Amino acid sequence: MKKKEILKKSLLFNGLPDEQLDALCSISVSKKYQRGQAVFHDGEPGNGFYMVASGKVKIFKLSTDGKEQILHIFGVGEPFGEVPVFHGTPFPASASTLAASELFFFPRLEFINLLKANPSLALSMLAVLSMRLRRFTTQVENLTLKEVPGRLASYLLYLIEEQNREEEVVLDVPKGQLASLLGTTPETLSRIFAKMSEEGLIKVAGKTIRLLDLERLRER
Amino acid sequence: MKKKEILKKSLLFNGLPDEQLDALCSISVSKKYQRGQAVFHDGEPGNGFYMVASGKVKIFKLSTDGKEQILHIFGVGEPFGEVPVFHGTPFPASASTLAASELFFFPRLEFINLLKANPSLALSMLAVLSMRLRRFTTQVENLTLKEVPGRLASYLLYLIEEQNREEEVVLDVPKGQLASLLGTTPETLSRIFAKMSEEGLIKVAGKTIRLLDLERLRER
DNA sequence: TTTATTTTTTGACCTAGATCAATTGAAGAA
DNA sequence: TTCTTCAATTGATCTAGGTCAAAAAATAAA
Repeated sequence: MKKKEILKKSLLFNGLPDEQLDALCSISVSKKYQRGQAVFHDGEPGNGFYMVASGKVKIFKLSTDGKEQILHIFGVGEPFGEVPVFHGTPFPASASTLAASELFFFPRLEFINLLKANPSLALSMLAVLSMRLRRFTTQVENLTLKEVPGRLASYLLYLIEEQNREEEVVLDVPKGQLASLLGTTPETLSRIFAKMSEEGLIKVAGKTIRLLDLERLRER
Repeated sequence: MKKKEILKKSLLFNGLPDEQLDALCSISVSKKYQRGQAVFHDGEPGNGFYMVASGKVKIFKLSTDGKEQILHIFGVGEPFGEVPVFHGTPFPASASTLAASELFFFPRLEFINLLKANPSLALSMLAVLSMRLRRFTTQVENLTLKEVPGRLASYLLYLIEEQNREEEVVLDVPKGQLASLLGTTPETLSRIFAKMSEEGLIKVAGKTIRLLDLERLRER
């Protein structure tokens, strides 16, 4: 697909006038990444942000003893890595691809110039960051106020929404990564999948999960 | 202190030209709150954001069974409650005062008009939201990759930085609230204070805490 | 000061879930 | 197909920290 098409479809740039899209096209650079490749590292300075053109990217924190917490997984059309652009500080987390991916890179200065000239672009960016804040809010809520089964339940319900499905979702990450996203271990997650299956809440078949009882999932 | 002075000192509005400060003054409204009063509730629609003029405000989530997780505590000059302004969705969390407070309220439409006319204001707001994202990042990191003693240690180190002290900090919240901020219970927090004292890491005297061994605190 | 109310601390106990270790299963390479 | 390798499951055990209950401090009110 053409670059302009992708930008146009993204939540961030959707609705912008044609000439602004062209400007965005011309300042951004496409980069290709293999599966599992690092995009940037926690603590590195950043001089621009990225948008997923194809593939999937995880943003994560590593503890000193090597444990990983995934903060978010970004798919096509989603921008990431903006913090250094607007706040000037280094990347607060690391990013690497979960699949072979193409990313668009928007250099800081050029983008800020566009922003200055186009208030509506600034407002879109504010909207994107606000949505991000909201997500963090619910992530903290899930991590601290719910136990693991509840977190899994909300993730499955989130997927069903995101994938516009009625009762079946397809995991977008290997189960090990899902554990890291939910703040638990693969072992625990596996047990919980088993228990929820026994209880008739879900039916697991590889990466496909059928949600049998939305009602009870919701009250987790 | 005069309103304009407070706005001028805030990180968000600091550095703006005089006439913009005047405009901000004229669109914002001052509201007074008693200690413990609710400012807004999780899920409510919002038609503007706030800035602390005096006092202190906590942003928090409540679980269905009444447990509280504090997301952040805002002091003088800090804006909060912006998500609905830029993303249009309801407040993602609740806010109430931790002390008698005065808040400035900035109505959505008027503020957005100012933004549109002043790119630098938009950039400041982007910087503020980016900083907020960074904070959430470290909060998730602390909650999931560190255990409670480690979280307390980073909070104390954060305070010593914030308060520009060498070795003594003053807790800005009652201990019960601190527990909720660190994602634990008052009982556990109390035990950890005791243990860290025994170990010679800190010396607790009411709300004043002397950090005896920054080195070892850091490696928690 | 004395009393009442809230906050903090301490003790005893319990559970969610992490860790360690071993097995099974699945997916890609030869 | 058969190896090889990595991911997922299952079992057994351990522990951080939550819960419940009571005592002790600290604050506020009278």
